[in-house]
Amino acid sequence: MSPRGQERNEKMRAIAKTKITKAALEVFAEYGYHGTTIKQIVQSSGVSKGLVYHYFPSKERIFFHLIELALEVSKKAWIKSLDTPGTAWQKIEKLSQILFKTAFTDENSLYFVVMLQAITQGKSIPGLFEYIMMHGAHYGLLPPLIHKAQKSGEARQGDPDVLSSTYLAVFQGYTLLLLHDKDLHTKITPETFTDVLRNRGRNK
Amino acid sequence: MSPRGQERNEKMRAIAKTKITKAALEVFAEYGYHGTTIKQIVQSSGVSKGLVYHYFPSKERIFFHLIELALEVSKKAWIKSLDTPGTAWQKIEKLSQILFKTAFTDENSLYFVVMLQAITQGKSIPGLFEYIMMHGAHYGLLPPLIHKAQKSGEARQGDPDVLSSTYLAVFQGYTLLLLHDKDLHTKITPETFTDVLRNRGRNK
DNA sequence: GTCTATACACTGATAGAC
DNA sequence: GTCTATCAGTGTATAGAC
Repeated sequence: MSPRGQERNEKMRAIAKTKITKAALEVFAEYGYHGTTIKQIVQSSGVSKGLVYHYFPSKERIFFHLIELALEVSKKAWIKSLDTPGTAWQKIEKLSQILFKTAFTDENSLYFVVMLQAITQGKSIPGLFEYIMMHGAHYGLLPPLIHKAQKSGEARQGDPDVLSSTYLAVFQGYTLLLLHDKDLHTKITPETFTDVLRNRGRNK
Repeated sequence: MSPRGQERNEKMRAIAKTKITKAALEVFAEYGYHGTTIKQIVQSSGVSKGLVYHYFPSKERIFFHLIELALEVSKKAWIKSLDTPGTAWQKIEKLSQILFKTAFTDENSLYFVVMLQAITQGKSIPGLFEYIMMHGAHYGLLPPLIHKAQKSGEARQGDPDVLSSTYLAVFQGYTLLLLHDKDLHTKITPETFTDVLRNRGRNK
């Protein structure tokens, strides 16, 4: 009944969809949502326009798909760090290491750039902001961790929510700087992030 | 010869151009360069399409004009801080205060958002990045200041260039966070920025 | 012959420009 | 207000596996 082997068929689908997704990631990361045209994705992926619309119903859904993947990559990094055995402070150190590696040196780094694009242009894409808020809940895991590390004296004093925001600000700020300084990652280390939260005072 | 008093004429020009610039600032800050249409600027400013093109040759030049103003606002804040009498550390503290006030509470805060838009979408606007690099030289004033404050023991140890980047990253990162958390500025203070550079260790 | 991945010319809408 | 280019999205045809 099936005209082609179902297995082979699935493989073809996966390959084509991956091609499109990969090309879209590169183009969206560079030009932003509105700055990207379907034509660019078509040319960058090497497939036809018809095929793009065969796999995705609209430009908007392609972007949403990338944001979905980006949130997965981010979430995975966070969960992996927090699953590390050890103290709260060790988990924070692990988080810095994994975020540094994933966002600045990995093949996945473009996902973090696309997230930046979503944050700065999200207002003109209906539902995007709500989507990110819903699926980005893992950011909320940091404040309690900071609170714990404060009690053990390893984290510096201050409102854990503010410190968490500052930590995220440094991370996102560096992702921004990376856009125009491609070897920034050779100048900084995971410690650059961790240091923001570290208790360097005398009351250890 | 002049059908209208020249003075009155100049005034009209200034008013119209200000109207357009102000509206453009708001729309570009919210939707980004590509996400903004001339129609939006026209409707937001209340002037006619023709008038917009009377004062600006293209959408691109409107954006460049805003970036020009944004760099001026930023430069003014930096120069004002560094002209403060006092030690290097006191100048850094002043810089944090002025940046906080200007970027988070001022009417000028939108200029910092537009700069973010320029950074994330600049690759698709020819010449923009070079323009920012040329006119944003005042950022280079921070590392020597940090170096001085390290010698007096007030700034923490570390490569001044990296510390300067981290300072800018925190600042830009918070500008990003502000996009979706309108009363973020009530939770943080200028100290949040200064703290990144402060020597909190025992070897004062 | 049937099914599905793929191609591409086309359309209507809307953008920037003047 | 009008013009023209280009955008997102579609309708239809083809190629090839079974």
